[in-house]
Amino acid sequence: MPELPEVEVVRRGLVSWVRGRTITGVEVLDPRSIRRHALGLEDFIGNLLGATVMDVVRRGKFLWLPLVDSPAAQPLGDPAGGRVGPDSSPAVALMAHLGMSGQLLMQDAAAPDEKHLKVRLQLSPREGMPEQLRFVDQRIFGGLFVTAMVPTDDGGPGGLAETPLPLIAGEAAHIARDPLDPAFSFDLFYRRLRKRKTGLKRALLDQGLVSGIGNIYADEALWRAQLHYARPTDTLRRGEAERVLECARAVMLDALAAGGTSFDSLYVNVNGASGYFDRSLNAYGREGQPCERCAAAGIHSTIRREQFMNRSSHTCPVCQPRPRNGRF
DNA sequence: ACTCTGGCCTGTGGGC
DNA sequence: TGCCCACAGGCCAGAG
Repeated sequence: MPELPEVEVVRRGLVSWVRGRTITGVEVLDPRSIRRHALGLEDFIGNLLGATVMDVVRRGKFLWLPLVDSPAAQPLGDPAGGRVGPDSSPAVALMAHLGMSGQLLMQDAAAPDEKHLKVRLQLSPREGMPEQLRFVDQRIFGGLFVTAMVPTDDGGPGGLAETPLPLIAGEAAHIARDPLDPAFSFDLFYRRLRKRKTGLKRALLDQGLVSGIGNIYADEALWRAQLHYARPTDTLRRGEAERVLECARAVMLDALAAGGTSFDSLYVNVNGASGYFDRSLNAYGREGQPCERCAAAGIHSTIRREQFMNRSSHTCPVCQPRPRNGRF
């Protein structure tokens, strides 16, 4: 179940394999994986064939490959009719979301099809590099589609990239910057957080407020910050908001350093190797096990699992007490 | 305008 | 052994 650090691992791995290569073949083995592409399968394939990948960019868990020089006519109704915008910037991008179980794998043509192979892209040959980029997805919560590149609303870069552009893939434009984005603004986040009338975890999971935080890292960040998931956002003090954001960032950086997290072997990075950060989790998946922070202080406490938002929430009842009257 | 629920998916595993 | 159901959860459409 890839979260932001895993997607960043994929981005970094992928860019050296695909940048500058041309898509010479597209095979869609399961059209359900192209479901968000409104103009249909033919348009999807036509937009990719002959296009050259310029970069691999990420914001939150959205990952996209800006494309140039496609011979396909009138992509997405763009009157320019081509891949290149007026300032020679990419006009469209191949967007990928890994969902719950998506993988992007570089493979040799001889490698047997994966059980849940959904899309196969053939790339122009390059010495010592696999010729296929494959999208594999068991649960089909993820998918691929082509989207237009649009200017960002703050003039900053669209996302993390080797060559940042003031453009963003249209389908990701509504997503807030993530905590690993150098252009992330804490002031903006805190201002919007205080206006919400909801619980802290729900806010952390809202990709429009801050992107890239999923259920696992939300639980970890809250545990590290010693805050309860139901804490009302409109009572959060600035220091508390800074703490939980900094903890989310720290969990992500730890996971990144470890090469990503893997829980059920569904997630592997672009080269096929699983991460191992799951051994370092303090809250998620540790129901009934001792809270390590309390244990270190000589206090006996066990991690509790509760249903919240149709998800599991893991907390320590001692060091993350449920808020009373909106505060501790 | 904001908040929140339901539904999309399939493989795994526990209960009977 | 085999059937059934709960569970995993990011994201969005649509209800409230």
